[in-house]
Amino acid sequence: MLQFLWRQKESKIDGREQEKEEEYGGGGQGNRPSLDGSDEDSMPLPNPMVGFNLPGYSGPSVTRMLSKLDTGPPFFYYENVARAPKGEWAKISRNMFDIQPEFVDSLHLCAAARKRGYIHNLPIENRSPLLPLPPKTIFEAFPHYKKWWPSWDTRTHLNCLQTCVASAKLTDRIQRALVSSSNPPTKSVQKYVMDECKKWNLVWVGKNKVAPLEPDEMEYILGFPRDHTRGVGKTQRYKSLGNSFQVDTVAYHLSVLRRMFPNGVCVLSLFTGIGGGEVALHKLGIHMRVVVSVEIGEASKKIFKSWWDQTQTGTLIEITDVKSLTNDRVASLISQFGGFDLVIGGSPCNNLAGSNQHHRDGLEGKHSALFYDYVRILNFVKSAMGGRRM
DNA sequence: CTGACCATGATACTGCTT
DNA sequence: AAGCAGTATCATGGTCAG
Repeated sequence: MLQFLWRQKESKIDGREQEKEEEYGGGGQGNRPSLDGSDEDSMPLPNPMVGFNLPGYSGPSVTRMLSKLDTGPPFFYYENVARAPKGEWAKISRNMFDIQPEFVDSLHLCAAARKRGYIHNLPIENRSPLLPLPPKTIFEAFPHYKKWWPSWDTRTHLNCLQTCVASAKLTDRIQRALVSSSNPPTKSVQKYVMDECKKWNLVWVGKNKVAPLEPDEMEYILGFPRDHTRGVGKTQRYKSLGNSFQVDTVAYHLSVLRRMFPNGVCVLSLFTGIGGGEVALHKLGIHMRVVVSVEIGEASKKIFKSWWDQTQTGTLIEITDVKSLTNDRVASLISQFGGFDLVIGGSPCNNLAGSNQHHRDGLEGKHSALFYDYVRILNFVKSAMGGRRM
């Protein structure tokens, strides 16, 4: 069985020294519950949520060893929301060779929070970030908002960019509350306004006037090229951006591929969305010889195809439904292209995400259960490529 | 207790065709 | 005017971790 052990050496985070030593899964069985069995499947989220390491800090803060069985080919990179219901990440990990997820909050790399878990078998040494580094605070990203930003709004980072934005009625209510209040507003008005601003990620765009981010501002924060999602309806833009990767974060993890694949990569991209992974590879200067992209959303497909045609020269194969990517079809793609170097994607989070009030039924939920297709396909690719070496 | 969160479903609206 | 389809807008709260 695979073991793995990673150790947090002393690392400098936010200027202060941390000394921690942690062991996960020592003893050869991944994540065991505690001995009395009461603590089933607990997988605590790290605080601060900095993953195995971050750009700008010297040396890896964590070393890990993967079993030979779990190293590529292919490399794979899986993503989902960090704050899934209890036990779900343990379940995900069990289905992915018991590899420990790397939990990262993208607020350490950009101006908005994005707490995500990544399970991958990439090396974690010698990563390099995309340059230039993205703006790290709200004011660095949007200096012009300083003008209207009240001193009692102490936010430096936005919360997670989601798929829905605040209504005009809500921002009106906030404006009315502020206009009819003293200056500065009373504590209770301040609290009301701040609660809504944090909940809806509002920014100050005028006197007493807050508004949600525009889609192009989200593109900017998330590391996409300007107008990447332009050409579909505004709601669709919000939706697809809310569902996407933070490009700099993913690129940092994928950066180790550059030296390993100087002639480019052949990618199997599951749940491609608007192509966050591909944009990351492109920005890293990693040529994509082939991308087999699986994506069901019409708007996302349109956005991704348009970006591909503008920027790429490799082969793009588009598949709509992951269910139609049968093992036979994967086998034929593998023989056609000589195997995949990277399998990448984040499966639907709908039934895991905290913001889903209605159907947060975990991995077995209607949409999130597609995770098991990711597992099926990954396992098939692994076995079909077994024995192959780069 | 506080506060964050890759959302969903009902309804209103818009543009278009008969 | 009525029907249709696609899109936009709005209100809605529970689970989780700290």
